[in-house]
Amino acid sequence: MEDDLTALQARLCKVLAHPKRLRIIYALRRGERSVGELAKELQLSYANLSRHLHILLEIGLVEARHHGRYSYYRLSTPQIAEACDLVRRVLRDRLTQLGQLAHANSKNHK
Amino acid sequence: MEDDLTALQARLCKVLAHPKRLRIIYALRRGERSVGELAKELQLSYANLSRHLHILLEIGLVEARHHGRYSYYRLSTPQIAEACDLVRRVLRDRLTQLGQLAHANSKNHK
DNA sequence: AGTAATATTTGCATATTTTCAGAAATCAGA
DNA sequence: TCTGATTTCTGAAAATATGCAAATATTACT
Repeated sequence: MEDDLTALQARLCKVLAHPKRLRIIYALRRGERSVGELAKELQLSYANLSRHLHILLEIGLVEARHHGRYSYYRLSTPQIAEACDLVRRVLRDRLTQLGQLAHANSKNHK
Repeated sequence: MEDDLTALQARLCKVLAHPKRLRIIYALRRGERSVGELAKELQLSYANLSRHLHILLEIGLVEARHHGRYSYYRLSTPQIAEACDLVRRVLRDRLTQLGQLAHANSKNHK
């Protein structure tokens, strides 16, 4: 039971473990988009983007709405994006720390 | 620059995207452990566990301390574990909702 | 209606990555 | 040197990512 949850969590992380999909998520955060709009915004081919959207859809991270020949996608679980932000903040801090270290070192070595 | 961050975030998610590694993280959350202790606790082979610990080490999620012939590992970034919890909570909620739906359906169909 | 044009998805082939088991290599201590 | 703890290597199976072409689906045009 608890193991199922862990397996599911791992699957979700795997879905998040791709730069393009992360960019898709962050883009959708600013509102619903059609595939074409996303393709232009993120500079991805339709085929590739469509595949990634399907993967996000499968795990339930996004939802789709079809209207005419357009498909619109939106985030279904904003909380996951918040978790992403948490991670992102940690990484950003870590990077700036490293940057400051490098800066300090370059001063010492000059 | 922002893209580097996204790439890094994806790499981190990839590291988290494995049930065994998640279980390792949750175990270490309860305190530092030697490889042997972890192996017993999580029922993993030394070789496999060592590999996963190395992966976690590489990305900086855990830190190691060597004493005699033992290696002790501990979480280096508790905040990441918190992000994991956030995700986990969302999934747990989703699962119980599905469970209740299934339950309601079975009532309707009987 | 029939045809062209547009938006999106899917099939196929290929290259790359990940996981894991078992064997071998290290390394520290008795 | 012998033993126990841990790590690394090797090779094979499975999963992923992606480009291109083809298939769908829906609207627009004549």
